[in-house]
Amino acid sequence: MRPFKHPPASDLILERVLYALSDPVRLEIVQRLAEVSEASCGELDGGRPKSSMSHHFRVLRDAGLVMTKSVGTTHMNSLRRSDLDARFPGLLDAILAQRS
Amino acid sequence: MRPFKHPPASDLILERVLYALSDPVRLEIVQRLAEVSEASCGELDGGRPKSSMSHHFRVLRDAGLVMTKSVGTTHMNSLRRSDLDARFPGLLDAILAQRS
DNA sequence: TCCATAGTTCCAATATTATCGAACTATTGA
DNA sequence: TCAATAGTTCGATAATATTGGAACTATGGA
Repeated sequence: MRPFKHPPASDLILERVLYALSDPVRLEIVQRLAEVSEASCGELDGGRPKSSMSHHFRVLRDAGLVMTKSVGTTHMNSLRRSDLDARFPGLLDAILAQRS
Repeated sequence: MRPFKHPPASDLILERVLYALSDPVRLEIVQRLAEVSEASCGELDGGRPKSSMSHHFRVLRDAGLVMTKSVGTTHMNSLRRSDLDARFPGLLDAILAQRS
């Protein structure tokens, strides 16, 4: 599988980031990734169809929130925390402080 | 004109707030309101049709970001900064720190 | 080589949103 | 009371998003 395209930190757009996080499914993915620091797609679906999850991961990747790399037959996702903290200081902290 | 419905601070929903801010027009409104602290709708349209602006103000109000009160024939809008800071500490600061 | 697993891509259906003109409402001032 | 101003509401249209099934791709293991 060809590697995914991840925008460089300097290209991150605030509106895009906020939009990506405005969906409950995606926000939960990000919250989980903040805890475990790395997880496969399968570990993060809530019994949801794979195609739906694939869509959400793509939105998160395109917004620059999540980094995905191939590891064997799975895709490992991680939060681009340092990039985000550098570009939008305090944003992720404020969002993750939210207890759902 | 009947007063607007504003959600209490305790009812604010993170996803809703993020969604409201993910639109460029609305984000700009919020950024401007952070500077001037109070402004009428007309002062904040960028030559955009009134009906469009009215829509955006409603989204901002419903999300709990903006407070609107009638003053004579105009509607004065202000950022619900203290409510937002109490509910989502640091969020608004992080977003407003962004220079567009 | 064959099969299972993990995700992606494609597609169509449904739903949500943005935009803006037109009609409407409320308030002020003449 | 009438006109002007400030916004809202309504309605239609176009754009964009979400969802999920089906087919496809890539990798690892038997």
